[in-house]
Amino acid sequence: MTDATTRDHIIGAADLLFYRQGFEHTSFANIAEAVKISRGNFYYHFKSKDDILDAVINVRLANTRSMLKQWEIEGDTPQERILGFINILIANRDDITQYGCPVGTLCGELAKLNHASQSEANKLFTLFRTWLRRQFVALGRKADADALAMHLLVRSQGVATLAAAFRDEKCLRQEVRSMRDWLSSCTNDTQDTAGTAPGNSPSLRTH
Amino acid sequence: MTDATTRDHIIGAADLLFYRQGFEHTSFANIAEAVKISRGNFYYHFKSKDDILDAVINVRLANTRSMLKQWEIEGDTPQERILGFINILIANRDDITQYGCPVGTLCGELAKLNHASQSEANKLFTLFRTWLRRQFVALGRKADADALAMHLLVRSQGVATLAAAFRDEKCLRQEVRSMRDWLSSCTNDTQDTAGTAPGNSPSLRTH
DNA sequence: GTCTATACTGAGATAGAC
DNA sequence: GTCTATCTCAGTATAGAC
Repeated sequence: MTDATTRDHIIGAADLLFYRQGFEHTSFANIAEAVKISRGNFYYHFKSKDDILDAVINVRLANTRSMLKQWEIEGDTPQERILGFINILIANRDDITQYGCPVGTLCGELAKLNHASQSEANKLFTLFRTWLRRQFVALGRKADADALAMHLLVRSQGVATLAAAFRDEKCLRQEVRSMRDWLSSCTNDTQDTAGTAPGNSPSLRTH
Repeated sequence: MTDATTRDHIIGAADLLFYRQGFEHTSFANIAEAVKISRGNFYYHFKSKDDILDAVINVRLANTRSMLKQWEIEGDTPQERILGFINILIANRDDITQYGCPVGTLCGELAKLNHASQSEANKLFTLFRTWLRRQFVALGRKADADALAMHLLVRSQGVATLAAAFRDEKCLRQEVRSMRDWLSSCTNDTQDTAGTAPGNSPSLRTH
């Protein structure tokens, strides 16, 4: 009970700090101050810093899964559900313009550290990718569903990186508008499964 | 002379290591080993690690400027020049799928560290942004030139992030193809400066 | 101009009292 | 379950010999 909540507090504080400061740059002292416990006390709950990271990733995975489930329920059509994905960029604009995307920045950092938990963190990306792919399949774009899903991920990652660098909410909103337009044009396309035509742009047309 | 080359060696090694391992994660010991000099010897050339970072950023800025100049010379048309930009993703695909974009990952890390050199590093982005904007203006897209430039930056940043996370060259190539198609459709557009029409997508149409 | 030796700091981690 | 004290180690930085 008390154990569970303290543990949860640690995970929560670590989650936030890893996002804002990065994993490596966050020390036990930082987390301790946030949770108001002593440094030595960590090791009752976690046996290393990497252990905390794993716990944080697991919490993020669980949260992401339930968020995707929620969108599935709330959106009546695949378009609406994908729109739900696009809209998180706006909903989280303040955090994103300051700290970037929590998924992208974590995966990026772990890649440079060559950290053992890289593949776990990447599952966050895979969750979105798989979910989006499913929506595009439902949209009748079975042949290029994965490419379309990746395209949306690419744009959300890219805009998060640049909005954070320039601390600019405007460019974020601009790209989101463009993404919405793109989604509409995807929907209206009668291109469906014929998208596997040869050539430079086999399936993922930007129009 | 000897001073200049030793200094340059340090900067070169630091540049590479900052890219591959990240700035914070790279220690003097790492650089010292690469350059084959003793650790204490750094402080003859630089008075701190931050000083090395500044030197690295300056070198990158200079390299970027001369690269952009080169593209300006080599490309006969704005399209060809922009294509030059897109093609670096392919030319550097091995590095990108391993370590991401050198500009994006550095700016991202410095943002989390809240580092004093953030704004210097961001100038790298601005160089590309301004250069691309100029090309789009030359393409007759004066009204939405900046949005188009940002769109290309967004996509290159995003694909670098995802290609690095998934260690997947295929998705990189796929998005690059799509970017080339998008560029062609930009070129063929007769939309020109009338792009400021109202609505959700004032100027940056994805088709 | 390059080296060695060393001081100083902060981080992760452990032991053991309460 | 939480604390304090302490250890080890790596990283930054300095001093001074050569």
